[in-house]
Amino acid sequence: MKTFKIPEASIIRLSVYSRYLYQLDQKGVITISSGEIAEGVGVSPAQVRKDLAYFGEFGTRGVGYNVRDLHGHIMKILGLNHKWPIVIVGAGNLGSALTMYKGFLQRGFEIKGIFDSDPEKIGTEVGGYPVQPLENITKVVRDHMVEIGVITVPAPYAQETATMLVEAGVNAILNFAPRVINVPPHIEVRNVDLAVSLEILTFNLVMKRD
Amino acid sequence: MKTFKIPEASIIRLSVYSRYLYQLDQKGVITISSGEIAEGVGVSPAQVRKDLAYFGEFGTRGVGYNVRDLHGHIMKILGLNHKWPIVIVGAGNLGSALTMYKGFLQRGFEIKGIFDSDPEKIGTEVGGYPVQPLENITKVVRDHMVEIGVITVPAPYAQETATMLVEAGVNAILNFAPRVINVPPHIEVRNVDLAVSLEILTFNLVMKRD
DNA sequence: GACTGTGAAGCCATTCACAGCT
DNA sequence: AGCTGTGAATGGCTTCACAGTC
Repeated sequence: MKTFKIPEASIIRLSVYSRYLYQLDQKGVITISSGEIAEGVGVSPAQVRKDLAYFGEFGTRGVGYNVRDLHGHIMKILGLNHKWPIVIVGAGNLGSALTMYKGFLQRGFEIKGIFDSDPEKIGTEVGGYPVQPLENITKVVRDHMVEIGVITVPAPYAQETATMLVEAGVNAILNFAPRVINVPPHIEVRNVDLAVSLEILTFNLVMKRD
Repeated sequence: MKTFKIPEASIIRLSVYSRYLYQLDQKGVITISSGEIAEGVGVSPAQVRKDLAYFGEFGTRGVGYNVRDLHGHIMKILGLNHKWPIVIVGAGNLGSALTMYKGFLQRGFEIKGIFDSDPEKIGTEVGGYPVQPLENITKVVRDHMVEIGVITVPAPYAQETATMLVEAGVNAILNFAPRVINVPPHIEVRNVDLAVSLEILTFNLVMKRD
């Protein structure tokens, strides 16, 4: 396969395009141009074409793209043509919210277990899933071939949770704890810090005042 | 102040440095070098120095940086030397989780109101805050000089919510709805799509297989 | 005529390497 | 000697502009 280096920014945009295309498909739109996609998601037409060009030729010159086909192609590129089992560690507010969040299921992510260290929480239900003790992680990960673990524990426990997930056998981690975690190089990690996003806004607001 | 164009990536890193420095300060560390910061957060030493150089000279050649001072400087750069009142629109799972999330408060964000359109939810309490009807947004935003609004409504309502927030008078929006929103150019917007982060992971996992 | 696909150009961010302090 | 601060070089992403196709 063409394992050229693809900008991460392109992947983020592809994910955005896919949602927009799905929306259009639902509305019954059949064909769309790169310019219209660009307009709809706020990027340049050339950018849209370039992002797609990394993966093939999906359009027809003089015409544009078939909405449903292109959506299908992008979903396949993102690996979303099949389900992805995931586990969530940390049954606090954020972990619970993610467990109940419909958006994940819609995109093909299936929660196979939610875990917490707090004995008070274990056994309680979150979004229909029983909160399990950390000891169960390895078994659940193996039984359901889980490749992705989500960390929503408090920052001080982020590292040990990451280590635990790696030992259990996941290949990728989505870390919501505001702390850098160290994992072996073959493990994919993405950090989502909710406060960071707010801080970019405050920075921009402060900058503008001058 | 040198208002040259500063890469957004630098701002994200500054936010990360600030957390790391706070951690070090708590542990009693007095001085640190760019190399040690780099090591701690997973970037290059030159990157750390360059990021800081956009805003001034905070270190001492031959020595390094004073941990507490540098933390203070970065917090000021990010505009976090004072409190930021915010409002949250959408009292679903995510909105509730954010309202109860301690991380925001710790960084100086104070929730001045949470709003929802669902009559069933209005009046109920979320993290000690009563859920209010959308009609109250304008009053709350004006009374508390709120500049930042957070959108956690379902995707189809994202645009109207954004419009409402802008009319109420906010200058910045953090949008968690997986939909592109259109606002006047003077309004700062950041989109956080939780599924996008997972999809970058799945893309990378799929890529690796070949 | 319209729109895609793409090499080339332009632009921006990161890394390098060293001068400048302490 | 050690580490910062920074101009210069590098590398990578985005935009441009046009050839290719329907």
